[in-house]
Amino acid sequence: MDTKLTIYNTLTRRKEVFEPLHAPHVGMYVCGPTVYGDPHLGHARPAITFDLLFRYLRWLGYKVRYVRNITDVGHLEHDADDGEDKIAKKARLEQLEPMEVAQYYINRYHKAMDALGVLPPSIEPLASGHIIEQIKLVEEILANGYAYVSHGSVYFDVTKYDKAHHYGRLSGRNLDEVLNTTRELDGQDEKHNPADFALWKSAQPEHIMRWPSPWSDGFPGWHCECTAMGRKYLGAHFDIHGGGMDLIFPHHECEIAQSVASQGDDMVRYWMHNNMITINGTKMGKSLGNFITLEQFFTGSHELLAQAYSPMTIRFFILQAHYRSTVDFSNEALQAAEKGLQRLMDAARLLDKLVPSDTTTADVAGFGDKCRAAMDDDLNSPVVIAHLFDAAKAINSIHAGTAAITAADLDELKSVFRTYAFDLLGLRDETAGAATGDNSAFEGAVDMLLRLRQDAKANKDWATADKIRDGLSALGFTLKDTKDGTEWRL
RNA sequence: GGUUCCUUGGAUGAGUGGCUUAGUCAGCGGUCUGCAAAACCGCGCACGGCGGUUCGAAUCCGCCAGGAACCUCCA
Repeated sequence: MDTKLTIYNTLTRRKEVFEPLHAPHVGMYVCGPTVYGDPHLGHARPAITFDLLFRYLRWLGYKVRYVRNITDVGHLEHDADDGEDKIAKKARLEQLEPMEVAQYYINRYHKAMDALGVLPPSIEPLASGHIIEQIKLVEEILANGYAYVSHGSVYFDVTKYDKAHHYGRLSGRNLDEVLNTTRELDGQDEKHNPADFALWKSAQPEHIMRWPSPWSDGFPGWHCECTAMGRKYLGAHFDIHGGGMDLIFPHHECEIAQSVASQGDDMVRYWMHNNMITINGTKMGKSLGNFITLEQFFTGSHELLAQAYSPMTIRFFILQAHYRSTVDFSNEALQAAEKGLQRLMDAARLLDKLVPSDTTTADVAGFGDKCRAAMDDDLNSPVVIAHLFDAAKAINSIHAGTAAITAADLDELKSVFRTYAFDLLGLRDETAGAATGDNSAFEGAVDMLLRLRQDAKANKDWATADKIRDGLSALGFTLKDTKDGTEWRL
């Protein structure tokens, strides 16, 4: 199969064939969370989207360095210049060290990502650990004349930059529009122009997060960290920069400006952006107060949730939509995802029980190629999933005896199904996991109950048989009667 | 107001000129089963509106209506 991975580049607004700058190495940078609150459903989208890309690139044979940062300083509330640092505010309110706040939510984030089957990135740098690199970046921009110092702070001179380079080429804006639509904010006297953004902010002594710099004791502007850390770990030019669509402007636009102003050109070859998750048609966001945390999904403890949803249900729900489409949260959609995922996992479990025949009548031809083609088409995970369902149907038909498959075709089917479902989409069979480990006593007890039920059935004692089944169901067991006995899972 | 984008069946969600109007969930009929569940077989249901281009459009173009994101922190 000779297809090539194509990905949609926000910069050109079209799909482009992916060609690494330095094959077989691929450099990938994704904007990670600002750690001042619990991770919510919105955080799961980019994490899963770029986890899929990470897994696929590695599977294609690339040596991928995946950098996903943690923002623990410099991200301000309300507006880019006068708001309080989000983490510092939380620390002040709860009387904690800022790093204590950051660490707490980093741990929470990691726990949730792990549950979702999101692989850890190669490097997960903290903004606060790269102050020196960010100061150096600001110095370079100053030296090139694209920034100015004002009252101890340093601002990027957007007007000057725009004369030589187009400011707004990623978001499709031009500077006049930005100026006309920029809200007048208090305390902007320090800036020459409202569109200018902060590279370094001086801070008052009472500010708890501050570092020395050539200009003042203060902290770096929000946009600096990604430029500085991306360059440090991936080089002056790297392949992919990803993040949520809401970061296109101003964050990524400013990153491009910083990169061009410091080194003469953009570091990034392909810009990729995932779309938003909506709730009742509106973006789910922390600042909007309509978000549901991942833990609330896992436990079902939120008024909008009809039930708990497992991490894999969430992952599957997200992968069932293409990453550039919005996806609307609803209990109905999540319940559908839960059932669909169950169907796939049931089929995966059946794979080992299939008995090969002399001929193949099941429709499994080209399964691997179709999945590959879908992945190559800008990571079309919904289509991959549709192909997996086709395979599940074939597996069930073979199991039911209405179709047949040869040993060679079965091996191929197993291999492809597992590759895509588990290795690439990153799904996990959550029910199978519960039955492993040192649960032998527990399993033995369940099996004993089922033998009692089997005896009752043999004696046509339906009342006892159903009593056992209903009792186990109430405890969360699902029973499946087959020719060979009763299968169960929790 | 500007920028970018979206509008597909009961719910979701692919598809970008004809080839199959994917798939999942829900619904309906049947097989299997002590009854269920699961599975299998089968069925039904759609391309926001109006024009245009074309032999042919859900798919391209224009207008209209509705919606979203961004333009202030947000994945």
